[in-house]
Amino acid sequence: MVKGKIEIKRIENLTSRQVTFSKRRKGLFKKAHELSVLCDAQVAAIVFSQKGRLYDFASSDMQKMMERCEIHRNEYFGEENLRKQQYVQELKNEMVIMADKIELLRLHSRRLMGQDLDSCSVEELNEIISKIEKSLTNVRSRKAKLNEDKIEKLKEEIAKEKEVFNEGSRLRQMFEAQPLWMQSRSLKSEKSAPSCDCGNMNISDVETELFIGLRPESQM
Amino acid sequence: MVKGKIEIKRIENLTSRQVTFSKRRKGLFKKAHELSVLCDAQVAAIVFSQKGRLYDFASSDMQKMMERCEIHRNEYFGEENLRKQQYVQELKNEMVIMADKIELLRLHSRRLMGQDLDSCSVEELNEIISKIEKSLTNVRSRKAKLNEDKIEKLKEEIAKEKEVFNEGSRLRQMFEAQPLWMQSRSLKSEKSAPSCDCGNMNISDVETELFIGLRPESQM
DNA sequence: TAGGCTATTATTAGTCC
DNA sequence: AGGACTAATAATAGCCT
Repeated sequence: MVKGKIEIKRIENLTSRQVTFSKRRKGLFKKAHELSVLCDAQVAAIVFSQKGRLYDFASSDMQKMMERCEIHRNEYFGEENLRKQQYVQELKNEMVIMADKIELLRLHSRRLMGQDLDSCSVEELNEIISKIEKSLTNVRSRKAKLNEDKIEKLKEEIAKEKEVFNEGSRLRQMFEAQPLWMQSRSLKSEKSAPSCDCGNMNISDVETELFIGLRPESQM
Repeated sequence: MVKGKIEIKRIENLTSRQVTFSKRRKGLFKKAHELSVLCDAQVAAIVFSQKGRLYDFASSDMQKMMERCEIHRNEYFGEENLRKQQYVQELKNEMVIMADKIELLRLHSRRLMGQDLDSCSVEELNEIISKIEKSLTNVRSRKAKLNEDKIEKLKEEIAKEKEVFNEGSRLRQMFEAQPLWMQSRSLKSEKSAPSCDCGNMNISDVETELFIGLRPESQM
């Protein structure tokens, strides 16, 4: 190879490569600097050596710009994080409040159930007793109301049954009031009906059973 | 100025500056490329023109590295965000569960207080009644216990008072049993004590009042 | 590893098209 | 605006210390 002329491909000789790296890197940064000054431009050059070492150049404006970029990015993510953390904190605060509420309600329930009374004074016990008594009154009156409603319904049912029964009686009486020929004619049209053997039986002798009562599962 | 030689300072002529910018930029990128190939290094060059237009060069490795960097950063922030969002979701889920618990406890309390019974069947009412009655028994027995304790204390106090009283009587009896001269001598040692005018009064005539009772606010 | 020297090549300012 | 030409300078490969 003639002195001074080289092919642009990887230099295999380590020493040569290192020397060239150093020289050309310096040249590159010089060129970058010249460009930035001559043309009033912002120039940056970044070089990683094979070993991973970083060399860089930046015209002053570029440096400032990059710094601003970095700061901006940090601020952005910082703000974002802060906002999220505050939100999480708010959620946690709400949870603490809810947990307190649960504890309070639990205690209240337990006291109403006659538990955990050790810390109560006689006055507090009296208060609880009056609450419970009032509650008992309420529940009992509600139950009474339900039962009364049920009774009311049953009474209505009974009334209906009675009406049906009375209707039946009326029809029978009308039937008995018919002339005999009409009775026999209509009786003969039915075949082997047992009632035909006792056509003149008194209607009041017929036993009619009507069960009226509460359903087994709903005792008063 | 001699042809070919220039001073490194801002080129004032706009056209010259633009031409030089174009030429030298190309040269810079060529040098960057050569460096990256010859020395197996990663090289990047970034140039902003005065107008703000971006020109850049990156050796293939550098480009890949930068892309990987970008991807990595996105992944990182993506994962971070996902993790945080999941955490927030968990908090929200817990809050829903807590809210349900609060609602349930509230309903329970209200039922124990004899409210909101409209939706209860007679069976449920019976259950509530039995709970409340049991509770009432508990609270009353607790109250009774407290009152019994109080009575016990009072009894002890009475016993103590009696003891003090008896001690007093015993001393008086001993005093009365003394010869007169001893009495007068000891009486004279006291100045204007009213008791000296009734030294021979019967001890049983002294009225001793002891109030024993519950404090007004704690009636059974 | 770094710097100097030098022959040689590479870059480029100024110019023209 | 960009390419070509050219004289001149700048960069640098290889060698030396």
